[in-house]
Amino acid sequence: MLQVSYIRDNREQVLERLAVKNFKQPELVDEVIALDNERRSTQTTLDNTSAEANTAAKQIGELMRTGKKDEAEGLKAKTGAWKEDIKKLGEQLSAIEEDLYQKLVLLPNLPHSSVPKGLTPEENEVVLQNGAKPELPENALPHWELAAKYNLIDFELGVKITGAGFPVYKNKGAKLQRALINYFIDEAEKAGYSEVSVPLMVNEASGFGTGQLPDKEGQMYYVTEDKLFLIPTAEVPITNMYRDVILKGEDLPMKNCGHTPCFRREAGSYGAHVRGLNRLHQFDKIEIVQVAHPDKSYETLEQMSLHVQGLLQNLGLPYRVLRLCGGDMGFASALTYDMETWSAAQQRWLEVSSVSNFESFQSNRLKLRFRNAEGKTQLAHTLNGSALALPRIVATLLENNQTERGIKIPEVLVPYTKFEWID
RNA sequence: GGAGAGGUGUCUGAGUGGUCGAAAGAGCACGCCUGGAAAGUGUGUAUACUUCAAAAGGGUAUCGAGGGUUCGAAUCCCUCCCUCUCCGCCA
Repeated sequence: MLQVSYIRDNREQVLERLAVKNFKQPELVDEVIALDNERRSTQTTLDNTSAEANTAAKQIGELMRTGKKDEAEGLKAKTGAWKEDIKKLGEQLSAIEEDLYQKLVLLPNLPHSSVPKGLTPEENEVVLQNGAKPELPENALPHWELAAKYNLIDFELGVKITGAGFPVYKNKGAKLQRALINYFIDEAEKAGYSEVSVPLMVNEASGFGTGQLPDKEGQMYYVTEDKLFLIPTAEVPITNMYRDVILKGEDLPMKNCGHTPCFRREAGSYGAHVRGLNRLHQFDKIEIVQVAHPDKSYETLEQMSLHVQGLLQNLGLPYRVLRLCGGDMGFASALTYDMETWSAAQQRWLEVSSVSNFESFQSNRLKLRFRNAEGKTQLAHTLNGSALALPRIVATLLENNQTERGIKIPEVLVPYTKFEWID
C-alpha cells in the first residue's frame, strides 16, 4: 500500500510511474488525494469538537467536586449537541477512511526507475545469461518420463490420494528433495540468514500484511472452519513476523530463511505447461527474506540476486536473469528479478526464483518500522526471494543431467544425497 | 471441547467512574559524582493522525479488538480474539 502523504506530495511522479506498470485507473490518484483532503478537514473538525467536549467534561467534574451542582447541570445540558456532532463526524470520518482505503489498495507499488516499460513477459529485459545449454542425446526424455523410468515421482498416486498437482516423491526422488532443502538452507545460513520454521497456515491479518489479501483469495486454499489460509509462500509467515514491529536502526538488516511447502490453487491453469513438475498445487521452497534500511535495499536486492545465482551455478544449471517489465511485475513489487533455468529436454526456460524489493509497500501495511538516525520511526523496506523452489530445479536437474548411465547428481549435492547417480 | 482466572507502556506491576497517557520499580538514554567503574544521584524515555513553512508548541485517538452506557470509561455492560490454570482429548 502506498503512503497517502507520498501520493499527495508527488502526484505527477506517481502518475508517471504508474504508467510504467500500465495501470489502468490513473484517476484513482486524484480521487485518493481528494478523499485525503476531505479526511483531514473532517478530522480537524472532529478533533476540535472533541476538545470542546473534553474541556466541558472536565469542568463538570470540577463543579461537582466543589458542590456547584446547578452550574454542572447547566453545562451538561450543552453537551448534547457536541455529542451528536461527534458521533456524526466520527461516522463520516470512518466512511471517508473506508472509501479512501478501498481506493488506496487498488494502487500498485511504483516501479523502480530501472524497470522497463512493457506489457508481456516477452518484454522482460534479459540482464544476463550464464552457463552453457547442454547437448542432450537424441532420445533425451522430459522429466516426467525420467521420473517414471527411475521410479522417482508418482503423479498418479498423488491423484489418488489428493488430486492433480500433488505428486508423491519416492525413493531417490524423495531423497533428492530432502537433499536440496538441506543444501539450500545451509547455503542461506552461510550467507547470514537465520533459519525459521513457521506456521503453514496464516490468519487474515497476515494475508493482508503481505498483500495477498484483499484480492488474491482465490489463489489460496482456505480453511473455512477456522478462517485460516494455507500459505502460498513462506514470504507470508516470515515477513509477518515483523508486523507491528519497531526495530532498532542497528538491527537492520534482518535476514531470515525458511523451508516450507507452498500451496497454490492455480485456478485456471491447464495444458502442457502444467505437465509433470512444471506447475503444482503443493511444492517445497526455501525462501529468503530481508528487512532492510531504505538506503540499502537495492544493494540488498543485488546481493539476494547473486545468492540465488550462486546456487544455480553450484548446481551447474544454465540460467538467465530477467528484469521484469512493468506489465509483468507483481502488484506489490518495485523491482523484480526472475531467475530461469534452461530445461534442455523441454527446450524452454523455467522460472525457479523471483527476487523482489517491495520498498515500503508491504511495510506500510505491516506497520514495520525502525528508528532512524534522528530517533524517528520510519518504514523499513522488505525484500524476499526464492532460494530456491524445488520442483523445477528437480525437473531441470533430471533433464539436463541425464546420461546413458543414469542421472548424475551435481557434486555439491552428493554430501546431502549420499549417492552420485540415479540409475 | 468444558470450568475458572486474566489481558495496562520495553518489562514487572498499581489503578474499579473525573485530578489517568496512566503510580511505583526495573531497563534504556543523557548528565552529575568517580582516577576508572560500580553504587549513588538528576533528567528524560509510547504510537498514530492532525495543526504549524519547519522546529518548538498545541489538538485528537489509543490501557487485547470492536461496539454500548455516561457530561465523563483503563475502570461498568455486550460481542469477539488471545493467554494462563484445572478437566477432557491427543502426536
